[in-house]
Amino acid sequence: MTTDTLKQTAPENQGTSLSEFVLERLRGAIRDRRYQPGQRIREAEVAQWLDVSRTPVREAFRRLQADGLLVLTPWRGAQVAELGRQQVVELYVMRQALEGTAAGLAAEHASEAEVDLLFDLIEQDQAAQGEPNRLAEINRRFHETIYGAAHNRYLLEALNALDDSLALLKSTTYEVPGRAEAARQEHIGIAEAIRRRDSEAAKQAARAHISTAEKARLKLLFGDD
Amino acid sequence: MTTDTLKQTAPENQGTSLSEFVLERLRGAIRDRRYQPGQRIREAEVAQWLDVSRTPVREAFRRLQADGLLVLTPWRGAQVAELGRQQVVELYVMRQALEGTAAGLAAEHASEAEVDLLFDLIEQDQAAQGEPNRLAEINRRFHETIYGAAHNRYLLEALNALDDSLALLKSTTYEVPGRAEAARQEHIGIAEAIRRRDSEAAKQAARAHISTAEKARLKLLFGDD
DNA sequence: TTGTTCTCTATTGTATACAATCCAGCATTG
DNA sequence: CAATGCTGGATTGTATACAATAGAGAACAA
Repeated sequence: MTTDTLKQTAPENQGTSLSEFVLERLRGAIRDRRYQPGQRIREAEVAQWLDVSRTPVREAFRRLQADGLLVLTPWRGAQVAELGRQQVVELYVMRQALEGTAAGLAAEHASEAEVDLLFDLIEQDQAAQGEPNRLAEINRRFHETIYGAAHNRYLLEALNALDDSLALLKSTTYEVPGRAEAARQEHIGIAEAIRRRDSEAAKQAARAHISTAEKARLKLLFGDD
Repeated sequence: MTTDTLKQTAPENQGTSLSEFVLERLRGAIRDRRYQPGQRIREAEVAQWLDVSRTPVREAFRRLQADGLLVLTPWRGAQVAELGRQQVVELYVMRQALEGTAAGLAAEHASEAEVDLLFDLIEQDQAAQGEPNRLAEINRRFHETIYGAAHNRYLLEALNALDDSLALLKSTTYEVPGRAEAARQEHIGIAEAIRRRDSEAAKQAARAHISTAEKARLKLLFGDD
């Protein structure tokens, strides 16, 4: 594939339609912060960019609204959702509950392969010292592996939506000094609890992990002490 | 208002647009089982029924898809989601986690008025013996009060979406003999834990409540023992 | 009968035309 | 100068026209 400007050249038309195509493109753009929180998104602009009509764009907007990534105001259009301090706190409360649940379920239901993957990722993480972007990517995969290992489609969906929402926040908590090492230790604790099938310990470890991530995030965003 | 056939007569155009109007109508119709699980819904049919064009209908479809109430297959259209046994189990796992979280948070954050409302509803429940529909309605309000008392918008949204999904299941667990009385006792336990601000007890009581509801549901749907 | 292929119709996907609304900027008035 | 009200253009909401596809049933062969 040459670049991401056109649509028909890419083989992503497989099995689906333009609405889905636009949806994924927009989701990616928001996740990568090419559209920033608070920014207004005009239908015509997206339509032109992706070389489609406004119809599929509008349909994608609706789904992104349902996921909480866009705020649609009647007659005024769409803007990327912006999270205030209170909303960030509420998001992390939610995430603590869901990640805890996922880790607990993973301890019960994870396959051997899934457990191995978790430890693989911890090693990769070790090797990616000082590369914030790679660290963030590996971190994402670690958590997604746990989501999958819980084997609950609703939980999986909810956690993915939550991660998308958190992508609205500027930067990553790995910018906090020492956060990367601390996170790795916490990951090890979670993975080991899952490996020994200790559901309660996995849940508590995951909750604690999210809690410290929240503290780092709040300090980063609002200078909390 | 005369009936629910037309759209402009009703004063629901306030502040919003046809898409939202169609969305709410469809959500209600699915919740009331006027559209049954598995049933196909044609765009033109809805458009004609609500006297709008297909455009707002399609946009409503997308949001209902995001909520998991509709399954949209490209080129084949929409049908009301159908839940298999495994999905029901997964839904209840999710619900146990979220209701537990909500009850725990309610114990921390509920206002006096909210606590009073919970006990009001328990009394109303007592008075509605043998009226399954009223019991179901009061039950719904009891749980929604807890959702609100948790004061977390994401949790609230997730629980409401979950309840919509559960509405896809046939009938109510109040049809199981003795379930109504048992549920009332469980509600009292939850409400009292919230009143004494015992977060952990509220959480456990709520989880147990959902767990017994799940057992009743599975017995009803699949004849589990 | 059973299975296979081929139309043809119903239905959805997409594009576009048109209506309704908002908002920035200017003019008018006090 | 400030405040208010109007006007034009930009943008979204809705309707409709057209294209693409799937699926049912007819026609036919074995």
